[in-house]
Amino acid sequence: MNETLAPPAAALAHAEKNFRPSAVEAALYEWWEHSGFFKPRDTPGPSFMMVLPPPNVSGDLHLGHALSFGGYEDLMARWHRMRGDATLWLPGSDHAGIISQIVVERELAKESKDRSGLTRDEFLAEMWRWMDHYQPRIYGQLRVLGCSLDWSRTAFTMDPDKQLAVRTHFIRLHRNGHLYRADRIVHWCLTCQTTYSDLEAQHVERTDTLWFVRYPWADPMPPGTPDVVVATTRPETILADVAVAVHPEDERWKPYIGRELLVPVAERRVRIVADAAVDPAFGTGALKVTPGHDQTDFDIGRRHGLPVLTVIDTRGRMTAAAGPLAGLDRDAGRRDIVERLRASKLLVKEEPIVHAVGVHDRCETVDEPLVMKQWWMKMDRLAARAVAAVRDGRITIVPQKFEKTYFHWMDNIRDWPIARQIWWGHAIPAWYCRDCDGTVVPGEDEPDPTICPRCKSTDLRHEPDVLDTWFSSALWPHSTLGWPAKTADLARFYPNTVLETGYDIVFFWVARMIMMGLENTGEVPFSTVYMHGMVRSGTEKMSKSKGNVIDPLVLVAEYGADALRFALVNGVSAGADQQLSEGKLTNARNFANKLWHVGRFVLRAIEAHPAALATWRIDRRPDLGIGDSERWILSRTEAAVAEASRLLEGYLFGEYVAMLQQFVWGELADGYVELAKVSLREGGERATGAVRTLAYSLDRVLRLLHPSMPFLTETLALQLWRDHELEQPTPSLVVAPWPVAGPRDLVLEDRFAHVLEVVRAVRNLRQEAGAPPSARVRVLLGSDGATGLRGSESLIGALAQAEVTIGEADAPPVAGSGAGLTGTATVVRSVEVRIEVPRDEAADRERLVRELGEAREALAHSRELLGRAGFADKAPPAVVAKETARLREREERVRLLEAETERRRA
RNA sequence: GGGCUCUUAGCUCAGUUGGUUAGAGCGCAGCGUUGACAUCGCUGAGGUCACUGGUUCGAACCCAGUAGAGCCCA
Repeated sequence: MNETLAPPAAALAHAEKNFRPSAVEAALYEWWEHSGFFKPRDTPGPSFMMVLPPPNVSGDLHLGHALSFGGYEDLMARWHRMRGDATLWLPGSDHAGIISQIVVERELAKESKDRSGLTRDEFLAEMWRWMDHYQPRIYGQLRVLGCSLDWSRTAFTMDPDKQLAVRTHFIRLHRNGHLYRADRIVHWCLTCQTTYSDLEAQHVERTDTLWFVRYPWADPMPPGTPDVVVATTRPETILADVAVAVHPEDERWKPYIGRELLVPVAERRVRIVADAAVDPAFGTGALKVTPGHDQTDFDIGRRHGLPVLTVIDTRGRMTAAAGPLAGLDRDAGRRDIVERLRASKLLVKEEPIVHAVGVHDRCETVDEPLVMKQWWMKMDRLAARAVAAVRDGRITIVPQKFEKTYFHWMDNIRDWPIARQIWWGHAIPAWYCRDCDGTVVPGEDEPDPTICPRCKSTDLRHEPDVLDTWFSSALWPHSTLGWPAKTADLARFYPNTVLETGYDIVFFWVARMIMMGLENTGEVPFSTVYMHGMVRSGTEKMSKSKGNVIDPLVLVAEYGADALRFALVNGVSAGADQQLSEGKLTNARNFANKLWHVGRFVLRAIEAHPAALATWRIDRRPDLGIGDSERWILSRTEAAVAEASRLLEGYLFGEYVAMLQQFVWGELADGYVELAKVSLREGGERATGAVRTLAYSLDRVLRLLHPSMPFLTETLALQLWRDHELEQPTPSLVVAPWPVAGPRDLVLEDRFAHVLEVVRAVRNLRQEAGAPPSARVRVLLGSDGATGLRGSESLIGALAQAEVTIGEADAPPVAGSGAGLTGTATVVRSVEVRIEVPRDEAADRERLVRELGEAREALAHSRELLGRAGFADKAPPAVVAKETARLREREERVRLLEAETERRRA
């Protein structure tokens, strides 16, 4: 930490009437970063480690990133740092194979370049050139959001050491029998020219045509034999049919299992097979089996030992095996075969069908399932261990409901195709011998092989495919710390503490990190997973293709980073989707400004009473020489400290933020600041106490809010602390100690709540009577309950602009106050509040009758509850005592209201 | 088809161990600007917590079912 750096003058000098984020944000961030505040402290003790979910290097940050990084992760990082944990929040970015390659190819097209015109090495050089362009942009955006990342440890998934990690990981997985290479059906993207996994396949509803095609019997059949009619949406694949399947229990077809049919157009004999995967209710209950072009059919084919025929190639053209259709593209092939079927009278009927079609989530091209030799990861053993880690509590998922999603997917997990037929990505450490057809995977410390260990041939071919991006990001919690090397960081920060991310990548990323973390290190990668919801625009998820994305940087410019961060988290519960509205952002900005004005008030109070802090330290809680108002806000401040810590520990970030807004605005600003004005006016010891209380409360609040609103709080803290010493000196709020809750005075808090209720009642009565706000009125508080308010008369008076007297119990309050001067009254708890204003008899009576009605209803409620059989026996004593006290108060309130009403009648 | 979740004020949403007269922001109504603040203050109106039944002394909260909405996986 370099403590010689002075805080930025821009923040110290910022004194505008309204807080202007753009005046301080950049300067503060630069100061924080260059002072080394974001690096983990070296002192021993608990650590907090979290990786930044690496954003795709080829795209700008969107609002979801702002929520994730600026909303939750920085909040956690800053809070833990202030708590004194050695905090490491590790930044990085993801090479994002397919999507980056698409983006860069698009950029190259602008320069009239084309991947096919470049060698692989030349193209990769272009990719790196673009990475150098995109990366700083992303990292700059993270700084704008205020993210307190340790930039000295920045990681990129394609860094040389990450490539070593991936290679080592592959080799070990292979050695341990988790990898295999086999012909399997895969999702193939005709646009991207690569395979993709089930997770990258999205299903979209579409209206297509369902064709019903008759498959003639291959042999003469007895009269009465039904026609076999097959329903299909892909007639062009008929040419690759190798069987027709029926459900084994389907009575219609049971007698014909094993008989043979002729595939239309191809004229090939195929057998009827029985398979439970067939849905007897779909179409006629007879399914064409095309293992070369359909996942379900592929599985059926394997169960029955059927061959695989392929009639469509990787470019979507009909192959030579398609006979008369060869050379057509798949759509033309479809039209062509439909015509042929129609001509040969085998097309029975066609009807529209709405069904789900698989598309590639990166480009929305319709899936073309193909059979290819691929590298696969066996998931069963890996998944079982990952499930156990959550079941036995080594990993906690917040909110817990996502455990179910996780278990459900893990229990039904399928093998993962890990290779992608693109150029940008991690090389697969596998070689194939052209002579003996063997596969060579070197040992983890061995160089790339040059000789086939089996036949000694030197004619080896390196696997041209690269690994799926998620294969490398699955290693992120340990690869960023140096694994497979045994580094000090790995020892200190692994397992990570928290993994924060959106629930939409629980399978893509979280589940795989858990599996791979356990596999590579024997330990879970992190102990807690916190999942946030999606930021939606209306009910829709924001996406570039829908054109409804909002640029967070535009919002930062408009509202400030603090307000954006605050708005994104305020009142949102874990895992819940939200709509970010302009209203929420405005509210957050207004709140920031509110705190700014409280800060200004405190700073001016300090200026006006320089002696108050001359021998005092701001972060020391005042105790002697202070009034009840001060004791009250101090007690409430301690409550906020305790509550903030509790909520943060429980990952209740939305409530934490909302609670502080309530406290700062509702109690500190609207409550105590008004009370402090009274104390300050009194001068002397009271004023000194008020200044110290203001300073202390502000100091606490700035610390509590710093995790969510770093720029504003730091600006105020620098100004508050300037020229003053702290008990625990700190150069910045970033590394200032998190407050520890002090003692509270609950009796006083309750009395103050009562005082504020009376104030509200007086204000209400005044307003109802039409008394001008500037006019002082006389107020009389009567009945037994009012004795508890003795000593607070001047306080109530100051807040309600009134002369307050506490009267004798049950004395007719306005008697003797002068001819014509009667009052208007109400009852708060068990205190009669009477205000001396020209009254409106009718309105008064109407209100009293209404209040009496409400009071009687509440009383009846209490009586019913306490009179209920079993309540006194079974409810906890504390609840019974509370209800009893409430009953007393309600009885008294009804009595007083009745008396007042009676008086009016007279 | 399988699984998960939601339904609370006009709108957007909180409400973690079941215990007041169910809260917030925005919006709405009325009043109010020379001293922290109009990016504001004060006051108020507004909800049978989707519906039905059950458990319980007590249910927005737990259980079952119904209706509607959504998400994920196939």
